Amino acid sequence: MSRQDSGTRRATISDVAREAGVSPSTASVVFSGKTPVSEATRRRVLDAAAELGYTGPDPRAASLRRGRSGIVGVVFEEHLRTAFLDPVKTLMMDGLADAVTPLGAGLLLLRDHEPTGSGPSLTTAPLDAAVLIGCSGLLRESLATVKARGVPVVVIEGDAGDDVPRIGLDNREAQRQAASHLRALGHRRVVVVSLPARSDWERGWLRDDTAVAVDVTRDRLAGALDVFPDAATYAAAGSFIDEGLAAGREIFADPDRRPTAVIAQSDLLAAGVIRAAEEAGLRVPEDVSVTGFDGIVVDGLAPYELTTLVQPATDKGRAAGAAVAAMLEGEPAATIFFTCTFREGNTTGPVPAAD
Amino acid sequence: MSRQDSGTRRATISDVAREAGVSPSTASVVFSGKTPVSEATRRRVLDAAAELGYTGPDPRAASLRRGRSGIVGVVFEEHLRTAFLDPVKTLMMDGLADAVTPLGAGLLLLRDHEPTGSGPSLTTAPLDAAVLIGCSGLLRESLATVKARGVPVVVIEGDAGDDVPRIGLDNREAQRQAASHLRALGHRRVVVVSLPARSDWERGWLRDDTAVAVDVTRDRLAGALDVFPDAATYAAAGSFIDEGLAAGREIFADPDRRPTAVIAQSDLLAAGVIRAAEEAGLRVPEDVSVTGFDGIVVDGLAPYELTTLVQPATDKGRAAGAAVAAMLEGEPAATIFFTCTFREGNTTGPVPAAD
DNA sequence: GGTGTTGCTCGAATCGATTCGACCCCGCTG
DNA sequence: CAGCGGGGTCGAATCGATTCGAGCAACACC
Repeated sequence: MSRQDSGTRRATISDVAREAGVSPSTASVVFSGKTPVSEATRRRVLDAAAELGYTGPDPRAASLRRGRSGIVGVVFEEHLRTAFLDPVKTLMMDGLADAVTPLGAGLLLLRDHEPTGSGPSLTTAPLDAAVLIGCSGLLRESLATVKARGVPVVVIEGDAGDDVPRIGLDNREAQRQAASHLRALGHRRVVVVSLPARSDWERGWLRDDTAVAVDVTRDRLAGALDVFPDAATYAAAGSFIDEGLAAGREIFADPDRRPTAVIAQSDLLAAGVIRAAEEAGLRVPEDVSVTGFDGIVVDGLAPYELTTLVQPATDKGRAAGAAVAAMLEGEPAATIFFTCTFREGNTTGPVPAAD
Repeated sequence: MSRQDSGTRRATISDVAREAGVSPSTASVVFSGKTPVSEATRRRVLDAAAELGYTGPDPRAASLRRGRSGIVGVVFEEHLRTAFLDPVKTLMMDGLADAVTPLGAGLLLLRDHEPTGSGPSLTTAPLDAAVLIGCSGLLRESLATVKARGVPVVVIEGDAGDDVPRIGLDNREAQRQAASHLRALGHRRVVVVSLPARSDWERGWLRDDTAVAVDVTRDRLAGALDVFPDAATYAAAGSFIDEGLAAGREIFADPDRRPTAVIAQSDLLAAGVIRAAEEAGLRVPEDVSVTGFDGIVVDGLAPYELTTLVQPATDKGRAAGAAVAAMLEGEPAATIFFTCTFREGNTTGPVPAAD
């Protein structure tokens, strides 16, 4: 039987080889299966391994030699907790995991900007490839790091230059579609509730459109402004119902300046805005229309059904995984843009007559 | 400036050392800072590194030598997608990430049982430690693997033997508390809707209590049976609202055999059961009482407020991280049990008089 | 019997960095 | 002036496995 030998050094493949009376190379081959081995030798090695309590090659050593660690880093620009809370990210992760597993790779969760300074960073983690999610300025910094290290990288939702494959969305187009829908319904006084404008953003009115450093925010905003050039924008501090609520309260505070429609850049924000509208005694969509973005299921929003843009989140993750796979094979990975589908719910309606 | 040299082999620390005219050891020390280095040398090395486009030591090589990879594996017993969907797991992950980051470690997502067979497993990933979440039979298998490899391991919600530190919950106690609450309200005909009994479980009535291989399920069930020894159990196939719904439909199908109370082993299941009750034309809690477990926020459940047991999910994660930290330091990590808090909502009430 | 395959097995180099003891030079002290 | 201490550098061993070409035995075929 195997002995624990907890005091002693772990057995190495050389130990096993010696015990089995073969060379280390042969022993290695028994485990990797890269070369045919006679059944007898195989047995001897396996038995020796069992005897010594050897459980297979040390991944660290193996990855050094092979130059592959089987680890794909997923870089978030925010705290992991908030990433998990975002249904879109969750779906993307899922798609990504799907696509990456067959490669024999695992997903390592990484933060863009480690607060402690001691965390595992892009520089210290043994990555085969990296997937950057989001688009803050910090991300651009990470990108430089990763590229310098020569690690293949894919960016989801963010512009990283032409040499980096990118998984994107037709944000501007899609948002314009929703805005046009509102315009067709007669709306003219519209406010946009946007995602954060910068990574360190505190919620508030956006004075200067050019201050938007986050790609998604900028693109969606551009789409809205294409249709409503004069729309004011209130930028939230994150994609949460609570943030939408806070934004909505501010927006609906002054009865004289109330918009007849609100374009929210995410479904969660939209849900919060709707809640704020209810608080303010406004009916949706009779008094105010609200559009979202993402097409996720927002629990607790019933009986409302958001008018929103449905994005293929899981597919985005899967595509990123495929891109990683390609790059790992040495093939170039293409940039892919997905398109959103406009879905009309019951949160938008004709502009109120009283307007 | 740095040159890309994309065709050439990546520069190594030896290259840098040569370029700087120092020994590899000195160059290494410049990057690790383990030993004082004169400012002049430091400059020369850094300049040489910049010149060669060297971005720091290769993590693979470093981890081989140091014996540390800075990676903590988190092993789920299910598909990642379902793990992310479970609010309790999400919270745990969050706590875990919190506790593990200061160690300079990252979280590697791993599945217990890779379907493709080629995925990264406990055997092939360079782990410093592992956290096993859940408690299926498969998990026990993984546990053996990990222990054989000599990787420190912590188990959350599952029994792994005395030599493995464990983060647990007073499941039985807590569930008994909820059951007692129902009993005090006069309920006698009670059905339990349980979490899966085994990892490959299909939903259905549980004929044999001893068939339960999952620790959490077993413990909570025991707590319920302590109070209602004759209660029937319908085991779901996962902790989802839909599963609760399916279970509820089955349970409420036959008017003659309807229970007056349902003990669900998770809040999500409870939410589904409530929905099923509504479908069946039953009012909660007037016609049927329902209890949950977890104390999470179930969106869309309003106006119901579950009578449930609130568990400190984030703390569990954090505790697991702390245990990992301790073991990495070579100190023994203690098993910790957290306790749930009973919270009475509006989904339980006196047994209906008609009974 | 000679020669060409086929099928395993072995040696030795290599992956890239870290570490530890030895060593050297310089300044300070007695 | 000799001895001592210490900051800074260097050499060489080591971490554990993989890989590839060479070597070798057995077998088959002519």
